[in-house]
Amino acid sequence: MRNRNETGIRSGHVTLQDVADTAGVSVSTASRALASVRARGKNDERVRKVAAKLGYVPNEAARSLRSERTMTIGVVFAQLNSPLATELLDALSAGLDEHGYSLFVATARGVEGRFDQLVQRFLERRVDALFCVNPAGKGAALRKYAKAKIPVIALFSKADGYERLPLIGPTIAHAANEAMAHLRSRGHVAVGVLRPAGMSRPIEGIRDFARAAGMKVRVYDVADGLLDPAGFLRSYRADAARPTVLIARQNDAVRLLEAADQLSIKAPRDLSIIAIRDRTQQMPSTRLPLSMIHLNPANVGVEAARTLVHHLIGGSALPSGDRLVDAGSWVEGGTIGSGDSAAPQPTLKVARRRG
Amino acid sequence: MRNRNETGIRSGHVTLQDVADTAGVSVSTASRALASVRARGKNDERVRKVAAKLGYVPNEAARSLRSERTMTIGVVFAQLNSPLATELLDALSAGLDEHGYSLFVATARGVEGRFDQLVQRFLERRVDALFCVNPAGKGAALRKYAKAKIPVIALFSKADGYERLPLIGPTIAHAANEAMAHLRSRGHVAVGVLRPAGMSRPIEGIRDFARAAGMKVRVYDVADGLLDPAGFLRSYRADAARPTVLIARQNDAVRLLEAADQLSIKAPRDLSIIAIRDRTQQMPSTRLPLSMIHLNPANVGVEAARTLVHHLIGGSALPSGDRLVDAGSWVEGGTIGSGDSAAPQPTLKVARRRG
DNA sequence: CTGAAAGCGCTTACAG
DNA sequence: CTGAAAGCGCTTACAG
Repeated sequence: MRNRNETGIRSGHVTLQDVADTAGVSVSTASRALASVRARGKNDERVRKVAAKLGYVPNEAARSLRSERTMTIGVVFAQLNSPLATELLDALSAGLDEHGYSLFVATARGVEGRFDQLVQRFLERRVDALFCVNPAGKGAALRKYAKAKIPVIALFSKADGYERLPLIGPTIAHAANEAMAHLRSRGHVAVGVLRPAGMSRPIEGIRDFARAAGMKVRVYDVADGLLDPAGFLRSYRADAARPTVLIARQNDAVRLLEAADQLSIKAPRDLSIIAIRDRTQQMPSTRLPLSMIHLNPANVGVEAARTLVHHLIGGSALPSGDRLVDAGSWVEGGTIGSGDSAAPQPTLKVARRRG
Repeated sequence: MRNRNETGIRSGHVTLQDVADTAGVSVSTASRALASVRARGKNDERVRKVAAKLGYVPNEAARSLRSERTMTIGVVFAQLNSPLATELLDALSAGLDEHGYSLFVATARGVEGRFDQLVQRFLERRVDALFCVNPAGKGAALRKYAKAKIPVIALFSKADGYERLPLIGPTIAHAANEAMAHLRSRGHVAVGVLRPAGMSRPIEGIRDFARAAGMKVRVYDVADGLLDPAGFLRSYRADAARPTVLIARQNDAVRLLEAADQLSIKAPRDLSIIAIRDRTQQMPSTRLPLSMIHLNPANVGVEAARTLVHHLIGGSALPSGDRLVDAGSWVEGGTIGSGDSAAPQPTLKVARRRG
């Protein structure tokens, strides 16, 4: 037991008991006085004044032990240190704060098995719900969440043992359609998509959007996720049937642009490029502003917060399958030229002979 | 009371009582069996097996209610949505996770009075310690933290009612010295520092580092934090006694570079520029890679985590004053020319006459 | 409206 | 080593 000082208040925190004693009522009455939205009896008013004067701060841990809800939500990231992760967290945090929830945040930092551990740890914290951002691992603890009826939602993407979670993820459908419309208006009819190994979203999606927009699509697999831009451009140039536009994640797009410069391939005259700001890339600098499909995950955070709050407070059902939220925007930079003029460039004609 | 299913286990979580009952011991024994590092008696072994089989997950809230420590740490950000904030959080999170602490994260998002509110809220969560990142506001709740002996540490910077907190912040001393050495080796003897209103760190610091390195320093105040780059460059050019190098936060440096281009001032021939990656800027693109003092806040996070853990576990005293952690690196881009040749440029001579 | 009491799930002196 | 009991700070039926 802690020491009491001369006023009879324990040295650390003021408790409800202290407030009740000072106000001359029972703890039950004190509890109710503080809980009710507006004071009813005169006792209520007095209790509140005493609480304020003593600097009473309710103990959430004690409250939640009794009420079986902690007003706490866990967010586990596979990687936290990226702009996309931050923007998501920011939006999520704002949406949940508003309703009195506090966020536990943890990051696996790419360490094997760490994600699973953190999910388990948040179970011990008795979070009211859990968000898993790009989850991967065994997902063994998910059974316990299900058993305790604690909702778990995957964000962005999911893998391995987390595959069966409901997902709220980003889609760039709208922006992709804008981009395709723009390409068509410039006379392009075919695009090439550089797909790094293991990267399905959003690069994978762009292929389908392009096809749906009536474009011919050629997919180039980037082995091990590592692009050799000069090598790629050489064989690209040698290909008579090459598409006039290349779509690549931002990182690769930048390197293509640099390599093109070295090879005297002029963008956007000889080659048009669209970058996709995907989930892990910082913004590198280029001489020519990139035309870009910009992935902005804030919408995902907003939607995730709203969905969860509706479920937790309103009792609405959680989405059972995957839900895709519009999170793209089309930014015209300067790397898209005319599709008609791209083919007959002299530089490229030389290549055609060789191919 | 919740329903019990056929095995006698409550439907939600398995409790210690459940484990004890199944193992045929008292809760006290069960508690001790699970708490001790290695099993001693044979009872201990059995309890552990039962706990594992039932999927027992200890309730941290209940534990902390008894033990008066929550193994929880609060982090309140003035702004979370910036690369610097993320890098800090990432490092902080890693350093504290390791010791079993979970992080509550919240952000004020620049809303008036919000920071104070969040600090108060974490008091209700009974965090074992609190980090305030760039705190500003009344800081009224700090008295309660002090009374409850909960350590509070400011990170990066502090203001207003948070002024008296101990601070762990970044210093770019090392990088600044490297930069100055480089400037001197290129023949520069004077630098100009563009100081936005209200921005003290790290721009303010650079002035002192430059002076300490024997440079002549000229400070330009940027009114309202908004730079008119073309206007600035015109009067700069007209000044016969102008320094040959300008140091500005990254954002301003980029705009200076663009404006210089318009005015036919060639960098680095006519003007050398150093950018400082300060706390709020994203990385914009420029044609010429910026020479830069890069602020990397991860070290601050690592140091903050270490300091706090030493205090919480080791019992060491918290730093009473401010502690500055080396967090800069010098990156030579391409915007520094020769100091000797900069002065006699024809373009600038014309300006000199007018000045 | 009020108070006494039970209980949330744990830990920890206290006896045996 | 073990168990019964008290207690952490709350909330919430239950009587009055």
